[in-house]
Amino acid sequence: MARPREFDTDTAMQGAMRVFWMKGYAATNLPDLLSAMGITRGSFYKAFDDKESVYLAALDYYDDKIVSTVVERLSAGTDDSASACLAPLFACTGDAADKGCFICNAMVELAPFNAKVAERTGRMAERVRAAIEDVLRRFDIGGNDTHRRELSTLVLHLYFGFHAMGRASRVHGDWQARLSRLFGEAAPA
Amino acid sequence: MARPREFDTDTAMQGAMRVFWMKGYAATNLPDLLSAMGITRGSFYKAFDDKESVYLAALDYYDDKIVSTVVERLSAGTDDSASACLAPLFACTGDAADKGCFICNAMVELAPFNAKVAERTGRMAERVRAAIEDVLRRFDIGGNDTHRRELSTLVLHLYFGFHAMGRASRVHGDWQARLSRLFGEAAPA
DNA sequence: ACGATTAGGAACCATTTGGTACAAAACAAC
DNA sequence: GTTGTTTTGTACCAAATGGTTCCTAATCGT
Repeated sequence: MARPREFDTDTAMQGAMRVFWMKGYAATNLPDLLSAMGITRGSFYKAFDDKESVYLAALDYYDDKIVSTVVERLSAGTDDSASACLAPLFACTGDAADKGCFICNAMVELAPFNAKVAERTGRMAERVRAAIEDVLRRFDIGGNDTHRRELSTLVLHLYFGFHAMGRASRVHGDWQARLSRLFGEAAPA
Repeated sequence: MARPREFDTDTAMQGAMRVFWMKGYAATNLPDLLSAMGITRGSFYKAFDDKESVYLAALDYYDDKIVSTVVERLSAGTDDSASACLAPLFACTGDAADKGCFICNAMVELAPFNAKVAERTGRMAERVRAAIEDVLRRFDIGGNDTHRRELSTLVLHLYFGFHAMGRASRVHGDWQARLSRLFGEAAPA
């Protein structure tokens, strides 16, 4: 061992995730990335390979921190309706407020051209879909397993489209009322 | 008058639309764009302003050609169910097969940073939503106007999410069955 | 204390970027 | 055919890009 690293890898990765999440891969140049990570070129290329590998690591970080949190919230939801339990998917607070969904952004920008991105985003999307399916199962929505799976895919698409539009306008309308009717729940007060 | 233009503006714009639609704005460099348009630098900068203005023109071209066609098909649909009438939105043939939806792509990549892109994509999305609403009205789906508007927004988000995911994988599942159940239609044969 | 080892930062590099300048070429008017 | 006008293609440019080098400084093991 010798001189220890001055920056915190986790903090730097969080910055990388944020900037790639907001601006995308191509529009993020190295100075942008470095200042978001709080380090300089030297440290960057000592600790990481290149821009692309950090992007992939940022996707993994998103999976580990954001997707995992959402999935846990979905499976731990104690609300009395499925639409309420799915709220974490449509919450527009914190990072998601202006950045949308990193999975969706990466799918749209890079998945057709980068197999690693396609694989990661596909895997994360499946995690989210499975979590949605679990919520539907808890509330016995969708009838049989086949239909429930289809319905969970529908909600997943809804989730992506919701956040894609959110990047263009901050007007989302009443998503919970829409979901509530979709599930045939009694109208909330 | 003098030397006439050798290239066809409409053909060139179609090429520009295709390449921006597929690769996005930042990932399309000038050589890519020029070869897609079938012209060289000289002609390009004589006939157009710069890369960004051509991107905006490509969005307008998409509005004029693709969105208009879809909207017309939606309003002229003679199928016997709403889900069948909405098929043009979820057709994965031709350009849409691998490129997804240009509105969605532009919203995700540029709308947060470019007001003109945000305005155009917002306007196109509203055209599509209104056309969906019309289909729902024709089949008397959604109950009252308020709910129908919410439901049309839901289908619009579904449409965006569907094509966002389509850029990562070509597996879409049975979208019509999902819509059919969503609308409470009798199960198709 | 000191050598080994590693982080940090600035200068540097080749390539690519979007955009311009300009001369040759192709037409219309006469 | 001459002239005037506009298009086209190529050569060119400055700036920005991602990435490397290299030197200094900091910290560890002994």
